[in-house]
Amino acid sequence: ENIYDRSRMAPKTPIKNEPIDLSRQKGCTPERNPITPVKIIDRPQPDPWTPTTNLKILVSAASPDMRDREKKKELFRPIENSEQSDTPDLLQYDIVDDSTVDEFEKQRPSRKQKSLGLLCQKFLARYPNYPLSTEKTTISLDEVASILGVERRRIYDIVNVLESLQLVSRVAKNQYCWHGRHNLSQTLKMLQEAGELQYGELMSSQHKEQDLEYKFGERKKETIPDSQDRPLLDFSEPDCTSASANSRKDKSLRIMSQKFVMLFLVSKTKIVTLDIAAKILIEETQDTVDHSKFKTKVRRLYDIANVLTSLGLIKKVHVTEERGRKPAFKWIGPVEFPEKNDELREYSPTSDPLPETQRGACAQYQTSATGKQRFTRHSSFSSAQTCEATRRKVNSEPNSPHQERQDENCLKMINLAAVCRQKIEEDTGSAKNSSISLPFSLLPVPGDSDFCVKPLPQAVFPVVQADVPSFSLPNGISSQASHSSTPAASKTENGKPALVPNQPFLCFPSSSLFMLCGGLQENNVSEPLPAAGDLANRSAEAQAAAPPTACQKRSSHKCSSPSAPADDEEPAAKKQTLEHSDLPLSLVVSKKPSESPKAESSPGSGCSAAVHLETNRLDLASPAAPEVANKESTKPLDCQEQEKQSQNKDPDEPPPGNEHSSKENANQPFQPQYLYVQPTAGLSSFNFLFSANQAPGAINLAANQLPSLSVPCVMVPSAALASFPLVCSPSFTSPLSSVPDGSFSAAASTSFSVSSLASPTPVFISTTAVVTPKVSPGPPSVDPQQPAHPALHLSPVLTRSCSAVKLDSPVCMGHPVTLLKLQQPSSAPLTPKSIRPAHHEAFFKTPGSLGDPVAWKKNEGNQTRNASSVQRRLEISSTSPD
DNA sequence: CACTCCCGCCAATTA
DNA sequence: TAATTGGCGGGAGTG
Repeated sequence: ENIYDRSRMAPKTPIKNEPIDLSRQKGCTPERNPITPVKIIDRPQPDPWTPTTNLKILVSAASPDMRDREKKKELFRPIENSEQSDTPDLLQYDIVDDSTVDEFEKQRPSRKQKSLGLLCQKFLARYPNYPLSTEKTTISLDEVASILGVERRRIYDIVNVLESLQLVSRVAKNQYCWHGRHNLSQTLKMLQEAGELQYGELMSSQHKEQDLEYKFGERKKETIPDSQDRPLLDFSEPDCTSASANSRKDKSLRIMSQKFVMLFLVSKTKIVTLDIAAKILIEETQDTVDHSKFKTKVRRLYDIANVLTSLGLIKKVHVTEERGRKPAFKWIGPVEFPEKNDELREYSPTSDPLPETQRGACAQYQTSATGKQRFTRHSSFSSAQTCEATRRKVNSEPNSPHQERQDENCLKMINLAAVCRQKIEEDTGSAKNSSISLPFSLLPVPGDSDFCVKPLPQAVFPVVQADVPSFSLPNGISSQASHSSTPAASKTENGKPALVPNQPFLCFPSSSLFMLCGGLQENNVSEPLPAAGDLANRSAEAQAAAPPTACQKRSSHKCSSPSAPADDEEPAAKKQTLEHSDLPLSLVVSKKPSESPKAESSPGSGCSAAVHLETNRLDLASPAAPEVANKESTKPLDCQEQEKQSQNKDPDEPPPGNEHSSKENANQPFQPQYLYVQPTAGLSSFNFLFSANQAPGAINLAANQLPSLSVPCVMVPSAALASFPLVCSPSFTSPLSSVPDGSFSAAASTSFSVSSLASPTPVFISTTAVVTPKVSPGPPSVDPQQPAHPALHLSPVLTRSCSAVKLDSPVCMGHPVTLLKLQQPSSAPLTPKSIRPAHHEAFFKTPGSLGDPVAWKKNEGNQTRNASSVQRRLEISSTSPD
């Protein structure tokens, strides 16, 4: 009978409840209990099979749990079996064994058996948490669905959430690529940063007050009406190839999932109640808060929560507050990203050198990040932050899912780029070749009213494709990267980023994120700012020239602080960068191009950023990039110099010499170049600028080397930027050489003061001198001048200090900054629209950043709702400045 | 009854 | 047009 039951699930017979060993799952995995913690009431014991037992059980009430478990087991088992086969690596703990799986599975009863959480566990059990970088695991939706015995629809639910965390990426129809948790920490970090921007304020306030999630939640609700961000960070896949793939709107689930995670990351308590989350999310999405919508959101959140629970990132808890007890979820995943990196490393010792694997690469960088605590910066961040970012598409575009995606992609790319850069840097700096960096081509600044920048004809995200992988390699690898790299990146590949020589300013449309990198190398280059127009032109040229280098993956370390110590390896560097927040960079972005839209970048060190957000392959580089690029979002600017850089040579460092090289490079002055990535999709909040500087001739570092240099990158909350048109002048003082950082920092500081930015006024940032209307505040501690910490409040994402960045240029705008826009290889054209500032503004409201929340909101209303939703939510006023 | 959240219709997007 | 994705909400299972 028992048997029968089991198979069947008869409700009554509880066969045995398995012991659910859940408790211990192997490694990583989280508990299996998805959601509801079911307790096994009756008997925890495992062996139930005795008749007696059964009876007892039955009698006792036949707790459903037991049944469920059994049933589940059944279900799972089969699945498991099949599943297991896949995982090759499993090595680590993470994976589940059969046995484990089974047990996990067992938990719930009927309905529960089918729960998404369980399903997700099964799903996860099939793949190693940390797959070898080299190998790529592809997931066939159909296959999985059949194996797991569920409908595809369910798989989508799981995959979408996983995708939001970059555990998987879509490769093609029905095909997803399993990345495992390698990038998880990085992803979480990004989400945290993004979350801080968006919700940071809330958090802070909470902190002040106290905390409680619940409060937190409330606040959020209230304060943040909506937030919407689009795809915060989306990593989904960059996919290169088909942008199409991406396209779907990644609306809700993905975004919702990211936001949800962000809430946890931002929350002090790490506990978020469903209702709060739902409200926040709703707001984002819609203004009206329907009850029905609320319900729907909650449903979705349950779905997400189930998956996250399966991932072991959260667990269900109840928050008892004043009002009573509410269901909530607590974050039990890693809080510090860096750490994660470590993990990665752990499992992949060599981390660095991964050869090529694409994704591996990604993961790797993470590693590079190495866990250091680094991220402290967050705090700084937070202060700065403000949030919001919202960006919406604004305008007319009704939907353009594509764009969104692209945007997202862009973001992703950006992220990736950063990572890549770092890596690259590490690698060698050789980056140039790798071009990874360059995924972006420079944008010439058009002068357009809309933007400052224009997309280059070819843009480029360079290389994405192959490149990405390269990132992985820390060491000498870079070269590899380059190889692989992509052709796509046309110019860049050359290794030279195109830099725009003279352009002094950069204007960015508000994009969500900017990463700024201060390249530094060549300073010589610093050219005084040419007229804008000139600059633009040049820039264009530069672009052409511009090589890929920029991106070196890792190069960044150095970037951030030029002289600084980038020393260590990447990790350190990264940390620094991040932490420091100091970015040496200057840059800024502004939305309104109208006026002076010109972006330029000075030559800088080439930072190249390789971006790729996703874990996946890096798509960034390649195709993916383009996609993103297309959208407007990214425009890379490069400095002309890059070429030089490429040329350069720095003797010192061989390509491989990652860090070092960069440092070395540092010696030379550089002008900074930046890449601007549009905010588009994903990250609403952030904008990235990459600096690609390369000094044009004078300096020259070997291209390779330079690239390696990492340029400091800065992430600026888009919000901050968004509103403002910013102009950056990368001028650096060459003198800086010694203290490049300082210069940058100054700039950085300016830029960062996001809050300050709030005002729509455009900001100028010059490396040396910044002219910003308001600037300062943001970073508390930062002195602009201080070399050490530039304190960009922005989160410097990947930035690294550049080793030496020196800019020749005189202070003010003199130095040209180049903007880079990412484009797709394909040359995705940017739409003019995208370009438009106005829209941007609308999109981005970064109200929070602005300072007045209220105003912010108003804006929302006024502006468009477009932005609104997203933006709104972040009511966060800029706290930091205070 | 409230909380969860499965199920699957069906629209949006792709291929 | 067919297929793939995925939003969405009814309504059922659980406690």
